[in-house]
Amino acid sequence: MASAKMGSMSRSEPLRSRNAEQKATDVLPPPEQHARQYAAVRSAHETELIEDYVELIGDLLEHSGEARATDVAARMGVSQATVARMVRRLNELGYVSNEPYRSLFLTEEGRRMAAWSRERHAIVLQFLRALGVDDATARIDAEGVEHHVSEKTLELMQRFANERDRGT
Amino acid sequence: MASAKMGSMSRSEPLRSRNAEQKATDVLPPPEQHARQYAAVRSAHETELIEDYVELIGDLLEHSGEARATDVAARMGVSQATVARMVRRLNELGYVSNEPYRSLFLTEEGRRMAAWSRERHAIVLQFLRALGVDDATARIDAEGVEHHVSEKTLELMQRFANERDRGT
DNA sequence: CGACAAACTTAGCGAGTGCTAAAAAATTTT
DNA sequence: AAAATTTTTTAGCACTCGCTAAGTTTGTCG
Repeated sequence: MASAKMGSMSRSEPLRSRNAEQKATDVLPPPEQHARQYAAVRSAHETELIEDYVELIGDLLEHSGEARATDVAARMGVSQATVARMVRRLNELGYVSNEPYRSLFLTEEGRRMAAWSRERHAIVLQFLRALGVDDATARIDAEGVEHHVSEKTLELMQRFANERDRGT
Repeated sequence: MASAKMGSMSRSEPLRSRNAEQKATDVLPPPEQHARQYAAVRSAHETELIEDYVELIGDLLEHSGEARATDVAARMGVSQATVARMVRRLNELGYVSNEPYRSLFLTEEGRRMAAWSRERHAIVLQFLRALGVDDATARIDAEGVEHHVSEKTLELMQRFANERDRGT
């Protein structure tokens, strides 16, 4: 069932290699490269939730002028207690500045993160729709995908969406 | 910074709406829809690790005939103790059948999951490469992305990869 | 202004995933 | 076969993220 044994091989041979490369999962990567892939996913997971909270707080601030813990809880679909603990953590990490019983705000650092998350999110969403995915599905998928695309991929997605939008 | 205010708007108007839709994140979804999006991500997270383990065990079985806990640990980049506990859990969930101190095997259900994960993984990987992402990056991104794409998106990705491959 | 409702915080539980260290079983070497 | 090595398991710790329940603080309304 296994066939070729070609590690990475950059784009050069035009014809046969294309088809051969298709079944790329036929060969397992060397163990420690494999491990690095999973490590990357785990590491992405750690920041994922944080980014989601920061992004959401930023969105709320921008759209309604303030970000109350209640709203965050409602939109994240979690309890207020969970939000409270998370906010404390975001504060410790230097992303959120807040006073007890008051609206949440983002620090400089938090705003940077929010802006970047927001941009990334928008690109992925645009891209998915350009690909032909319906709005509702695109929104859900974007939420999950955005944290796992590298900048390289993101740039290609953006290019694709732009080309597609102006009808190339 | 904010501009238009148009909720979802299905695909109909051809020109202006396209550009207007670009800033789709300008409007927040209604709270409970928003919550559902995050819930979807959380729920994906729960199965993610499980799928990764099952997929990996399936790959090892296929490529080397057996799946030792040591190999799984090495490839996941995790301690053997972690694998042992995870295997017990996979067993309880009915995906893995194993006898103490012996190689791991997949149940019928486990094989189904592995096959599906494998296929999905392959599609995403192909797709990313068709998009122009280099091999190493594509592998990493695929690992993270595969768990978050709906079937609809997956199908569109596959179509795209196929078209691109035969030069459309 | 007092009372009620809403928002926020704190305390404590449960599940999941990572780790190290140490014991037990299996395998390989001598 | 005994010893050494490897593999697997178990035990116990840390951390994160859900939750509920119970208290505080704030804000509003009669």
